[in-house]
Amino acid sequence: MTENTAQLRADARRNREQIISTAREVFLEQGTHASLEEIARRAGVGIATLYRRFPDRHTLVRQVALENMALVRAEMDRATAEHPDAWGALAQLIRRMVDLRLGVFMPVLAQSLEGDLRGEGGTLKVRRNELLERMGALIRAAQQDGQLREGVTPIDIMLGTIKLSRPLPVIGAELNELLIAQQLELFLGGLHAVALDAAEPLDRQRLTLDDLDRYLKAAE
Amino acid sequence: MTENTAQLRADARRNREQIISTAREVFLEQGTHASLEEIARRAGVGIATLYRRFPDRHTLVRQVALENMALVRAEMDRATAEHPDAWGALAQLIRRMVDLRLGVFMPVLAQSLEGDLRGEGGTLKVRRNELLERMGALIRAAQQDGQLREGVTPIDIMLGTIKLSRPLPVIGAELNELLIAQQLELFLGGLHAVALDAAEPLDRQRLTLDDLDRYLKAAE
DNA sequence: TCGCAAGTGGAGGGAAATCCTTCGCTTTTC
DNA sequence: GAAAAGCGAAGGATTTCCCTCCACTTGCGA
Repeated sequence: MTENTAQLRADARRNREQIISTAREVFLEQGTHASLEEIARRAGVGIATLYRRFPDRHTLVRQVALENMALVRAEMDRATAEHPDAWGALAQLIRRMVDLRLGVFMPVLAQSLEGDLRGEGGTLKVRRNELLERMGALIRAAQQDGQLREGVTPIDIMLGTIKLSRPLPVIGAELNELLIAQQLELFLGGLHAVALDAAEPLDRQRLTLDDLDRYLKAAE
Repeated sequence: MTENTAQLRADARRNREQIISTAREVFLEQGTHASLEEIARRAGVGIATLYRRFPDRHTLVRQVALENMALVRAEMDRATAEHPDAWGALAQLIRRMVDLRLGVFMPVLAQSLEGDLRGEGGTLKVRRNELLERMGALIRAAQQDGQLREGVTPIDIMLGTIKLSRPLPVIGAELNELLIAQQLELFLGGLHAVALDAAEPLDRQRLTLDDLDRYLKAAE
């Protein structure tokens, strides 16, 4: 991002992206203390390749965080462009953020990313605050339209989104997808100020015990 | 539980309970692969004490799971006794289950607890199915009363509850409590078929960025 | 097509975490 | 107050993880 990633060889850039994308998932599952060797393994890359591109763990975390923020910013632009109403934009943004797996965002939110803030001009903190501020504006607008419940803050949304997208262990990817989809709808429904149609079923696939067992088997 | 825990010496029984209770939390945070030494440490107990009582990891997981099931069963009794209406009972049950930290329940749900099912007569599986069946009855009753949205299954509730109660890393216990409280209300609100009062704010403390930073500092 | 700079994967040493046992000391209980 | 029951800490074996070094491979400009 801030690096001269442009002048990398094609395969190198491909690997770099693969590592970041894998790291996003692993960090989401296990936190930023996850094993770097596992990240390399799952990215289909040698451990040396990871270290060459990201000299230490902190650098990797930071890059993932920066990329995440850029993605969120882009989704904000898209959402506000495509939806004239604030609630519509916010809802789409939340959906997209869940898709993006923003796990590493949490340390950023919490300012616990060492080495930033002090030194480096605090790029991450500045961008974090910009993001939260923009989301705050969206929230206020949606509330003035009477479309969003009162008492909701950007932190609520960010933490809620992260928690939502964090997969449960053991139960495999597909089942997690379904669960996330369901809880996302509940989350949005709970945030939306407009009364629910009481009789309306949740719009998603039903989960049964059989599903659970089947997915479990497929996952491992 | 199935053991002769009654004839343990008083201090031994105290330690045993302390271990199980700590294990419940640690398993919730880190999964059932968590370090046994950390569990002993956080339980304020020597590592040997843990091994004496639970010869291997699987035994410990199993005991925690059994105790969890017993607790859930008790809460079911209480909830149905205290609430004549099915929805009221279900809502209370969910609240209590979140308090109980049912993390280890997940492997049980998923039948991935080795050593049970095959051999041992499948105690865990039988009890699991009883529990899910009872919850299914509660769900059907609440739906017939028009109080619970259609399309909800016991698995939804169990997995949702587990996911809800699972703390996010980095942000400390207190902040997690607040987040859990908020999302619990959203979850229940989403499940409840009765139309929300649109203007009603979420009934909980607002989270601001300052809160986050403050709690973060306090947590470590 | 060829040559070389850029890139790669894996072996492996060292440090740390984890598992699990052994053993001398402490606490409960009768 | 003594015996039985329980305790924690030390430590050896094993695994995991971090990170570097180096011989091989690959993309790409000439």
